[in-house]
Amino acid sequence: MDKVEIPKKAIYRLSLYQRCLSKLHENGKETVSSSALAGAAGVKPAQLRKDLTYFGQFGTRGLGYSVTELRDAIREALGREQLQPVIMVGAGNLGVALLRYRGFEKEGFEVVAAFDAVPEAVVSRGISVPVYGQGEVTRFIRENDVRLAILCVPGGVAQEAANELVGAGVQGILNFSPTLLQVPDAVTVNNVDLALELENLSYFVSHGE
Amino acid sequence: MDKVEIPKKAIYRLSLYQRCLSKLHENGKETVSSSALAGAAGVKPAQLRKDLTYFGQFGTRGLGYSVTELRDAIREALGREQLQPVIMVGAGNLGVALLRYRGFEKEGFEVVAAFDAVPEAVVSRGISVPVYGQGEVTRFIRENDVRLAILCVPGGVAQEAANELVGAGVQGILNFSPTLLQVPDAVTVNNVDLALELENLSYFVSHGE
DNA sequence: TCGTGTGAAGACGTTCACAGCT
DNA sequence: AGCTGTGAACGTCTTCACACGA
Repeated sequence: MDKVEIPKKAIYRLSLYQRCLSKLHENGKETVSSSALAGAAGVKPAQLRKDLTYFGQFGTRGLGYSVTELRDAIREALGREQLQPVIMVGAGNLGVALLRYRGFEKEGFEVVAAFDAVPEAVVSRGISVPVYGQGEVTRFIRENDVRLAILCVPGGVAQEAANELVGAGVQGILNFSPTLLQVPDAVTVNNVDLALELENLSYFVSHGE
Repeated sequence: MDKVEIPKKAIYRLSLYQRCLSKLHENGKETVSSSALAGAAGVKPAQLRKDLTYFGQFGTRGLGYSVTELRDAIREALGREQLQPVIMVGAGNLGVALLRYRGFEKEGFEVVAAFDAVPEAVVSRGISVPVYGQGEVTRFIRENDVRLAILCVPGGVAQEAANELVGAGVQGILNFSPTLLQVPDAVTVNNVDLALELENLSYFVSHGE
């Protein structure tokens, strides 16, 4: 639908910029130059400016950017204006861990429910969100208009679980299982493969001088 | 040192291929074609073949690749021939979660110890690896020749912790804190930013048709 | 004939360098 | 004068297409 395709990496960086802008705002800064913001985000100034042009013009030549304006503009561009409900599918070790880790909430997401094949085993683990049986996923997604899911089930059942999510209307899956998920084009999958990241590190450790 | 630079992404894919090869091996397959293996890994055949050429020639024209030979060749290329010791730095919710989650061990890594500012609070959490105070990190790294660390401390102290790791000789850091780590060129940092991944998904969910 | 290995072409993303606003 | 916005140049990675060996 877009005339000019926006690089996927640019979207990642936009989130990063937003985080930096929030920090600047907390520190009382009102304006910031592309080079200052880029420095904070670990990118080159030209890249930051280019990334922003994909969404519009936000700066004032000779001056820089208004911290709050740019932050809000990026928030809008990312579609993060209202709180997004997220569900956790699979509440084993990793799933429960992520539920306890509140990193998501800090950035404006609310994990509203968790699902597991054996919910009874999870309840006792001191989590604050309700835990339901796997069979209730579809109903819950439909009733609560959930579009984002975090998938933490074992690799063997990941595809099956993903099918269920997609069928119920989920449009984005954050996949922690080491499985290549097959989903329709309209659904986005972001894979976080922890073992792969470690293996990758291992290569650079062995081959660095 | 290399004449031809190997794309960082190719290294990631190599780990992926290796995982697929292990699965094929379990299923009793002895040979595999580039298109079959590429399909399993979710890439195009030409890309797989190109990736392999960075490290040598492993196939037989007209036939394909020997599953075990290719697997071993990739393992060697990745420097994964012997078990790598890894330490966990920061044993809060996320750190403990990752310790419980045995995904790393499955791929041949051994988490040998964990470190936390308040180790006493962690011991009770039913983890099998020893937990030491943060002050012992340097000694441990030196004595055990540790080169890989998983960093799960809060963002505010991440840089400080990283400095300590690097100073003691760590060469690769898997960083889960939402902080841009400043390290020497010889050290590799892989960032896993969970909130960023969710935000990224959010964009595609809002903008998909 | 089949499937690998690979130079060449193409697509994509980044960086430069400067025009143009304030 | 200062800093953004951006076309053009550059570099990197991916894909093509075909030569070559089994």
